[in-house]
Amino acid sequence: MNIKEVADRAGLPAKTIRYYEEIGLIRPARAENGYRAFRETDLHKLAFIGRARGLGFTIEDCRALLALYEDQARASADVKALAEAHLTRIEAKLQELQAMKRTLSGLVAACAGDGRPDCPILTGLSDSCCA
Amino acid sequence: MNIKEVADRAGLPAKTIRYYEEIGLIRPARAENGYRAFRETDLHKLAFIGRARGLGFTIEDCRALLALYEDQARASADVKALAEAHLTRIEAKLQELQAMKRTLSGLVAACAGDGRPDCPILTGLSDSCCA
DNA sequence: TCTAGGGGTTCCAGTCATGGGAAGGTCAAG
DNA sequence: CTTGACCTTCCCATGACTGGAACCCCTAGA
Repeated sequence: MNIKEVADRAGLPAKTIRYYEEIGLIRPARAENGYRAFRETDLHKLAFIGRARGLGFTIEDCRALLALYEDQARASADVKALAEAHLTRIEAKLQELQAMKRTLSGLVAACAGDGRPDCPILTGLSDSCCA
Repeated sequence: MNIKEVADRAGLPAKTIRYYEEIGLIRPARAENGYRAFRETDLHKLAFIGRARGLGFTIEDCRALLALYEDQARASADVKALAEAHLTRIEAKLQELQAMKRTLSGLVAACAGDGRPDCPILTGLSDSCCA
């Protein structure tokens, strides 16, 4: 398989796949003409990485998850720990975004949004009101 | 005021303040010794930017907001439009994170997290289950 | 046989909003 | 006079790509 086919089937840009090789996430073989020669296992790994990235795992998380995936003697506790740590990060980010949303929608609701210059959004940003 | 005092009072790292000057968000005067000489208005602007950043506005948003803030003839509609666009981005990000959280907590809940290798998290990432 | 096109390859630079650290100038206190 | 806390500029690194240039390879059609 050439890179384009893998890209289409894994749902990742070819550029991203080259990058993943560069940082050692995958090691596709090479054909005689220098083209990358992907096997099914490479495709499988890339799809795995793609899904992990889709769940917000970092590249380093993906590296660790792949290593666990390939380690037949893994303990599921190790995987779970990784996932729970990530879940905690997601929840923190959610809290942060929800706080932003609350503050910002309060300001937006207070703003007339007409042709006049008076604007609670700007005064809100100007005074120290937003924790 | 030197940069350290402004940094402390605005709640921003000195490095960040230098960067804001570099990209033209602020233009502090200079003392004879080459030190930046901040005025109250600079501090005020920096605090404004800091709060806007805290609400997740990009630097370019901040530039636009500052321009509106300083434009006495602005229309509050322009400010509101900026804020609403940002609110939409926040909501999209919230949706995305919530979807991640749902999928991931489902996987985590299904995982025993013991010493055995069987792990629904890994099989979940391996099969195409996670939209 | 030539040529066009659609692959592929490497390498370099840019993104966003900083952060880290080096090398050196300035200033107030002891 | 020295110490230590400031200040300055400059360059490099982050994460996870993305874009583009310059070049090679392969197949199909005129």
